[in-house]
Amino acid sequence: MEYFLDVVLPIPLERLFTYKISQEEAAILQPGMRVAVPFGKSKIYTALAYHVHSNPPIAYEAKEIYQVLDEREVVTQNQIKHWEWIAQYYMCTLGEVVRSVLPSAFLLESETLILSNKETEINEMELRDDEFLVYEALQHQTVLRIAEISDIVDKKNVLSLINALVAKGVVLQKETLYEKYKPKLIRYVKLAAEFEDETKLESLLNNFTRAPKQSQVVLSLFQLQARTKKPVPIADLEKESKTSRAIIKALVDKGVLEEYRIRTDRIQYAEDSITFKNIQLNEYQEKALSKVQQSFDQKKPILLHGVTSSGKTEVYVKLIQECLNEGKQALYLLPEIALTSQLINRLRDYFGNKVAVYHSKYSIHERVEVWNNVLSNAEKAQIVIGARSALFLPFSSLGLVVIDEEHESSFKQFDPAPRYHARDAALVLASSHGAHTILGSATPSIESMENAKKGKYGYASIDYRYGDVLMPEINLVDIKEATRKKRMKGHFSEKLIDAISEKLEDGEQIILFQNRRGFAPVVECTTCGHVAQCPNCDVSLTYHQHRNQLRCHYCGYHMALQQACLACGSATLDKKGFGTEQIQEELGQLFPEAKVGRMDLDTTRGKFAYEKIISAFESQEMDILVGTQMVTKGLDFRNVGLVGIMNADSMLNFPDYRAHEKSFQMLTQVSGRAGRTQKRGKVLIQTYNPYHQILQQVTTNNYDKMFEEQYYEREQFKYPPIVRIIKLTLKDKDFNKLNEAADWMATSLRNILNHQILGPEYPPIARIRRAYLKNILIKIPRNQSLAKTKNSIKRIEKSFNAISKYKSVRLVYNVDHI
DNA sequence: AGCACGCCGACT
DNA sequence: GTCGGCGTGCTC
Repeated sequence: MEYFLDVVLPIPLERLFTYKISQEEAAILQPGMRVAVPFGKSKIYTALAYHVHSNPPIAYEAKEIYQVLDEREVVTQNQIKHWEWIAQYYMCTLGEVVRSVLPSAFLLESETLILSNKETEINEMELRDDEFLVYEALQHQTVLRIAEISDIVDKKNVLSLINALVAKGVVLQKETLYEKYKPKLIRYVKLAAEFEDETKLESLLNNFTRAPKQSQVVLSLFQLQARTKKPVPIADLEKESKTSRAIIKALVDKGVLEEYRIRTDRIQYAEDSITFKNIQLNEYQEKALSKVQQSFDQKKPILLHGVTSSGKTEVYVKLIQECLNEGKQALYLLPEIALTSQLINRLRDYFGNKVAVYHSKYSIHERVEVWNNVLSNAEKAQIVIGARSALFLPFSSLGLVVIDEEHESSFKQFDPAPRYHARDAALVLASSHGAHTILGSATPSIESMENAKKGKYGYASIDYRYGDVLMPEINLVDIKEATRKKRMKGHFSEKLIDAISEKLEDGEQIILFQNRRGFAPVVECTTCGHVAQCPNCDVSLTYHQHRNQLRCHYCGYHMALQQACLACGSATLDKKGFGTEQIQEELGQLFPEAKVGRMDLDTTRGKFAYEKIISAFESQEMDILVGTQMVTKGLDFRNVGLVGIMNADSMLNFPDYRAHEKSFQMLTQVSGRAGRTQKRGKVLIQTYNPYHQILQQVTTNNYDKMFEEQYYEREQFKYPPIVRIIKLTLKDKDFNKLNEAADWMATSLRNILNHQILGPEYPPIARIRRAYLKNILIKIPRNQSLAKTKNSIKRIEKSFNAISKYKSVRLVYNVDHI
């Protein structure tokens, strides 16, 4: 009997691929294990075993797999089901899901190595110059990697060169798989067994008279062993004995010491912090908690609507405790993990080492370790706190999912497929595990609130801040008026300046919020009005002071700032607009004594950059923190007396149906940073339009009114949650071809679907990375089948692809596009 | 996604 | 005349 294996390859292809396997392999292979398979001409890929069977493929001869990579599954059946749901719902392939959710260290790839061919006689005269260079290099080195050959001949494309060398018999090619994940090993030493004998030890110590350093090392080793009763790492011994590695190595070489290695976890926490604090809820939290539990009893998700600083986290902690008591795993999802070290520390206070963290700033090795810990249901991964990708971990018995700040749009993945919404995908995941779900926010999304109002979710609210702290006092500053009366200094109104001085005098801290990084800090020529444009995208280049560069936010293109205008040559360049950098600079002039920090994408690049800024602000090394959206998110600073919003209008006027909802959320969230202790905090919002209804709703903290108005508007104009939206983006380098293709597509959709189709329309940025873009929006009424619509769209895509001139046009689907 | 095959412009 | 650009098709 022949055996075959269907596998998922981590590439954007719809179908599974079938390989031949031996009977032994068939016996051990389980779905969810990884296998290495040859694919295409020469490459070896990592694929996920999906199904073992005995039906030979009809149309082709199956290749044999290269190797089984795992002894047991690394992906559970439950995960595969969930991923299939994601692929189906978000209109991408299972391979794309696998590619983006498996830690990249799990996806081995082969590398082509070039060896010299000893079999053939080489006539050096027959080699061309670059061929000779490679030939010569192989006389000294046994193997060369493709990149090394690239370096040697100084060309980027060396494939044809290698093929020529292979044809001439000069070199051989070999594919090697390499394991990307390497366990971290710590080197330890112990005394060689031979010296456990007292007399031998004595004679050894006596022989050290001429080697005082070595003697010191051995004595230090005894001391360390006596003190810790644990294996002694070489690093510790080196420190304790105040000697060098060389001395220890000499002893190892002599056979006095023995070196050994132990595998360790990369992620370790100080063990002594486990206090398992017990938690006391106030009456409002208690009330909310009992509502949550009622909802859980009815197997319904619950929306917890608690004002900023109301103590939602304590409620979560209670629920997590209950979940752990039942022996189940808990998942705590956050929109952006990197800025939540504060929360992680708080959870560690309650749960100690049971808390694992998973997010994109972790290295690939660390991610594999968390993955394996979750897979084995290890003690140290009972609670996983993470960004959206954490919901793809191999949970075996999930009991609770917490989705904190559920309104955050960063839960929706934008660019590479799968373009999933982590909140919605988490709800599906939870229900497949029979787990409870709690969604928390101070400003719930319209969708979730609608679900709560319709009874699909339970609803609980906390309307008072923890510790009876007052809600901040929010005031609007009319900067149109202030500008007219010349009461502005740069971007600061007099009122804001006064408030800042007052708080500085009181020794309180200030947060200034400037929406959108690099809000048009363009460099404009004052003579001819020329603004430098990105050569690849339809945007102006923005100016970045710290590197004195002009940069494109879409493709990463950058150039040094020119001294003279590129169009007319005059030197009258003016830096316009204002981003966080400029606010920081103006503050320097207005308040020369104040220490000002900045938090935005540029200042938070490195792994610990956030933590540094946050802890510097926390320990009051800074007086004023200027930041973008990041400062709105869940930071809990005790001493902030004032929050200033530099300009609320750029958000409100954003051309998007969610602009008002988002503005309300952002302003409410950032206001919530003010006054988290007894003193009432103050918030100043600078705006050209103080009568805007959203600003009124923010100042009066009137969520209900905001919801009502926004919901009404969505009903009027047919936007989510009244309808579902699929955004279809077409991309092509040829402008005319794109337009024609987009029209064809829109017409077909209109003819076949019974739904409202908008567009095609150019997006605000109509060209990115040299490709022109056009969007078509498909609105699907709630009561109609999404699956059927998707099938129809897929059929239309098939006919589209059959038109040869549209072959180069790329289609991107974005389901539930935000 | 990669990678090979195949057809047209700028250079040794 | 070739080298190498990327459009097109295929991968078990």
